Amino acid sequence: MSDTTGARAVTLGDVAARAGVSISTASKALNDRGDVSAATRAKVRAIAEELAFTPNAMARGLLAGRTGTVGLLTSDLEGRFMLPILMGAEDAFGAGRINVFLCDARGDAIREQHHLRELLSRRVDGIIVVGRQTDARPSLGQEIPVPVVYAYAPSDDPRDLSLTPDNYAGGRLAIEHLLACGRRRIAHISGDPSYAAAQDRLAGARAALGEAGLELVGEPMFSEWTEHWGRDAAALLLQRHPEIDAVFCGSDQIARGVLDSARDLGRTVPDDLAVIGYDNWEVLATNARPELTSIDANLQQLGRQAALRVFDAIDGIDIGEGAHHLPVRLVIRGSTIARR
Amino acid sequence: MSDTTGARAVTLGDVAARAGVSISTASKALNDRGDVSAATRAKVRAIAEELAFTPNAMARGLLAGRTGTVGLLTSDLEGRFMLPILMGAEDAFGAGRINVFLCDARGDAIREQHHLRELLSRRVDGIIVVGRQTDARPSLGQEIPVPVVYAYAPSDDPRDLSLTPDNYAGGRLAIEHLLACGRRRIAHISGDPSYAAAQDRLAGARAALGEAGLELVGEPMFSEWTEHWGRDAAALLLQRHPEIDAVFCGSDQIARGVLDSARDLGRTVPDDLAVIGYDNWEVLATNARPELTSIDANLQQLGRQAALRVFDAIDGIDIGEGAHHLPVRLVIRGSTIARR
DNA sequence: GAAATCTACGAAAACCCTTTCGAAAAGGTA
DNA sequence: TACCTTTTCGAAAGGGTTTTCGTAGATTTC
Repeated sequence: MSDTTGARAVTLGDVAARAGVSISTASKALNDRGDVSAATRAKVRAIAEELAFTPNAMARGLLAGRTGTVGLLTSDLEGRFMLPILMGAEDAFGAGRINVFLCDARGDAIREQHHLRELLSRRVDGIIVVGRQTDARPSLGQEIPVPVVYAYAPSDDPRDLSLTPDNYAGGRLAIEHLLACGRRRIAHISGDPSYAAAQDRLAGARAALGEAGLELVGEPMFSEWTEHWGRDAAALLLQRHPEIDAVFCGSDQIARGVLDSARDLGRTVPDDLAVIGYDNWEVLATNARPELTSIDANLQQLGRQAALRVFDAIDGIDIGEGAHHLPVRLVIRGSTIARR
Repeated sequence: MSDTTGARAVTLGDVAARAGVSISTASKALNDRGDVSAATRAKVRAIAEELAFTPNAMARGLLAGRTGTVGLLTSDLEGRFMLPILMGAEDAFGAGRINVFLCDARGDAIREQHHLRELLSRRVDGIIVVGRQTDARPSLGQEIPVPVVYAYAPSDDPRDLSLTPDNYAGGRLAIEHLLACGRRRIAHISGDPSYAAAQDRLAGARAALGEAGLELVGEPMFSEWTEHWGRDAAALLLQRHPEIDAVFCGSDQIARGVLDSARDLGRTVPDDLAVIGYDNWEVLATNARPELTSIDANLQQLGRQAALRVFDAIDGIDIGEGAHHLPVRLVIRGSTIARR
């Protein structure tokens, strides 16, 4: 550990004294403000450098009324979706010289309230609330004195601004790709049907099929977002409906399970059976045999967008309201198109 | 979005004025300090509640000389290891009413310096530096005016305090478990040999084997930490050394690949071949066929410990120095012991 | 030489809170 | 009534910075 215990941090006053000028002159010299002679400026600069002076952001924020900080309030750090969103947001904020307070409510409403109070107490300039599912979540309310943007999980209050991936479009995209690959007998295996994500993707898929005058083969199969379920479901599906030529999976994990079962049952992918996943979880998708075509929700971009909205709001720009559905992206790999 | 634009945050002065008392009295009433009559206290409390007053943490910190914040400086948010460490640290700090600044250097030393300056400017009370590998990383230096703890990646300066998982013990643990399962002909497939983690685990494994009078079968195989490599390596290995009865894998991803190839080649796990992974990445381990025995580095615990050390240092307790190797844990699943 | 114009700097207020210390008011005792 | 004790409250300082405004000195202009 590094510690200069008891060593009070060096203040602007220290610099000024050492340079033989007043505090205000020192401040102006360091901030290129007001009238300071070049000689004085250089001298102050040199001393500040020598003493490793860093201005106290708190004192600064106290005056400015702005802290240059934002709160990132996550409902649950665990899980695959938080990290990219976090990265996108942190990246965008970092570029704007804003620091991020990370708060994890761990799925607990009480803890969320607690963290919210702390963030407000720290006078953050804005807040991003990141939920763990795309289902609507309770709004923090309209009484919050700073701008709030909801990411991934939209707020249930339409007056809030929410950014969430467009699962409906993702479902469409997946099916349209399978159709473009010449598939006509498509089944759907997904996860927990209580997730809005599951329902939205299914709805998008059905819409795309309907436009082509088709329907899903069999009923969509719901259970868990796991590889195990993907395996079990695929085994069942291929037994009941051996005629299918494609499976649209609700997640890459499920798709991995489907690939596994298909191989066990002697089906070759993609020739005999095309498989498309969802989430584009690279570790899973690129290590599958064959590599897995998937839908990418552009989560890092989503986090970035949320940050930019907060920026705008801080600058007094009206950022609008309502739930915005951000575009998703098809990533084509070998599980739907034979490798050249 | 929620925004009361232009609405200045309510200050203690506002509360005091509304309650008809002085600022100092209001402060004392809210903080249970000094002598305030019960009636006054109740009145101030009520008004504060009504106005949704939250004390300005900056102004408070300015006085106290402590901000109640720490910096979490990660070298790279991506990857599987950051999140649990983050969670552990955030959790421990949250319990201590400390807020966390999250900074992601994205593997860039310049950006790291930049973030470090910002953290110091914000007068954080301490810093945790989280690296992405267990290889030693450059120290931030001894000149930093707040305590620093290095997590996962140890500092290259022995005067710093570093907490890192005990990969050597992990290697031992894996082999000892395989030996306890009656295996004697054990091979090793790992990832990038330039990683200290790979070398340390191997060294631990060899030590445990040596104590049993055994050696690895064949040379340890190094390449990438991927499922693909696990598959390729296993195929090669089982062809060259069909006599092996166990494989110690450097990661769960590799182990998944090994399981895959073993199945393809008609080997049954665990009867015919035991497989043990590393990292205990639950999503991979519990969805494997059979489920994967693995070594868990207790990363959440590591993050937690790092936070506790920072706490101690803030409280003026000497937290010591040097690299501390934290214990790892064996998680037994079906890939080494047949299910009952 | 006096007045006007610049230039460079410093004093002080403001930001919001906590804490110390002194003062006033209320109550009790001789 | 005079004095003492206890209780309750407020004034003010302090923390580090930015910013406004005033002033002293230097320089120019007539």
